[in-house]
Amino acid sequence: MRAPLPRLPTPHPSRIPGLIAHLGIFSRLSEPQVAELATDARLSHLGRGTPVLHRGEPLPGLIGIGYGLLKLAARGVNSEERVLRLLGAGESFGAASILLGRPCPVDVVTLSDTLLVTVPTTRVLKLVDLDPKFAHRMMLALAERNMGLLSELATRALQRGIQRVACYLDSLARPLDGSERCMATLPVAKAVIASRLGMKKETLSRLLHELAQNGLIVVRGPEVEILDRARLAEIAYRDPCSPDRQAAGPLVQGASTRRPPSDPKLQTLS
Amino acid sequence: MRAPLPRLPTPHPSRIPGLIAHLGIFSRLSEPQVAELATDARLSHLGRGTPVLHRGEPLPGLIGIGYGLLKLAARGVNSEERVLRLLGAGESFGAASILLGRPCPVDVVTLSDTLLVTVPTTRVLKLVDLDPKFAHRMMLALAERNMGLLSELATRALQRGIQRVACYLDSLARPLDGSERCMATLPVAKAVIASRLGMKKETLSRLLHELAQNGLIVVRGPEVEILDRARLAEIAYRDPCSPDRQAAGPLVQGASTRRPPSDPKLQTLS
DNA sequence: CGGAATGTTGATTATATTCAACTGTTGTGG
DNA sequence: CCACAACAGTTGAATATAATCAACATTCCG
Repeated sequence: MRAPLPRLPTPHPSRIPGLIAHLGIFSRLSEPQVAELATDARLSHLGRGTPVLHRGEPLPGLIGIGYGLLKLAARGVNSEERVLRLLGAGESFGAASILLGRPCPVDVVTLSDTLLVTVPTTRVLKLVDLDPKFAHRMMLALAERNMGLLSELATRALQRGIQRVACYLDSLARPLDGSERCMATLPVAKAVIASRLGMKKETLSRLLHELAQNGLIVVRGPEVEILDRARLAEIAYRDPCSPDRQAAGPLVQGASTRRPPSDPKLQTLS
Repeated sequence: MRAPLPRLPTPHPSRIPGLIAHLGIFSRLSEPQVAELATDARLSHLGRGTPVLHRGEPLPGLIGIGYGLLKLAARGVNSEERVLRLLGAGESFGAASILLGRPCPVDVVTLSDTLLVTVPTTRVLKLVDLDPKFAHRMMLALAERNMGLLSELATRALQRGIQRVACYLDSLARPLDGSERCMATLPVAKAVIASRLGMKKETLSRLLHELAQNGLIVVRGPEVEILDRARLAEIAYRDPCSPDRQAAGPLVQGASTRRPPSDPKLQTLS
């Protein structure tokens, strides 16, 4: 936390409809529908590290991101926190809570300069009631999050730290001009990513080091060069109990050859 | 797994509408609506330990439980599995998957003699399209599961094993005539409960023993007598890093006094 | 430059898993 | 009814995995 909490100048409100229309959850709405959502909507331009909501507070509405980054985190009784989700531009949160009239279940904090749009609860509920197509899309969005949360739980339960790291890097990989190599840029501080992956920053540091020592990646600050994506994916999806293929160092031990039936990849910023 | 997979005699199909109407998700439907859902629906009476679906298989429809118990579990590449959810009579699963047209994301197995009703996907989708009220309830049900999954993730991330055990016992506690004491009956085998709580059966055994040694509970097979519910809840919700209140043995170490802001209790059979 | 935030590294400790042996329970068939 | 096999649960020792604590290095910014 930081002391002064700078509330930055807010952009021109006339941009609200455009921002709303670019949120995934409000895409495909008609222009008048967007306009109606926009009548009440508020913009907030927040500096990095600003708390947006605390757990237990009432949600003013559905909150979308124009630009910037948010983290949603659960907090223990003292101060330990676990990042549950990272959100970027075009994404939103709070749908489930406002539909049920529940308070915010997580702490929400900006991770960079961020522009938020808040569409008041009543407008969203009205839209759900009046537009069956919107209600349907909302239902599908909730179902999608459901599947995502489920796979998150499964990932946590079944994968070791190093597998989650490998998985995450694989999900960030962008092809580089050179055929084999890829790049991955860590979108936020390593401590945040560590928390998102269910570990401490020290552990993440060690695991990245271990991957580097084995020639899979090269770490330069937030830029990670992926030298051997195939082998990285193999680690990510390997059965940690299967026998060694080649004694290749201290890198876990197993090396099964098949991918798992489903796709437990961590999503970028999800 | 067991070899013969007895497919037990199925009850009279005339009971299908009654069973459907008793499922939470289909409550409040009109009689003709239930009748229409029932036209295609199939009953299956399965013996204990019968696999219902494997991960990746297509879902025939929404599956509800007339009586019995199901476990939904994620499976690693080899054979290690983690129980994600336990379902009892009146509950159902598969809603999110069939809405999105996705295959079953988990392994489903009966834990006792169980009667299942399968309502075909097309009937459910049709109902969603034709009855806005049902669509709305479905949306709320998905939102509710969302919150549940989120709190599950938070629980896993922030609570120690012994806290999850204490929490679970607290959630099972039924008042006993004697004022202070309560009873909790473990609904399924300890190994299954352990997996549901994110640990191995050996660990659960040791943690129960530890609670017993400290005079909080008495374990007699699946029956757990809760001697001091207040202290149990204190363990469940305590900050594991706060200083000791009284050096009371090997039971974690902390003893903060307040409950957490929200309610991270594990639900019975959820 | 100085200072805060961020990241790394080593030593130690906490928590839970694994493996193995053993006990108790339950249901079944002789 | 008993013997037996399959299952369920317990316990101990060794091990794996990650957290914690502390010191230090690096980067980012004003």
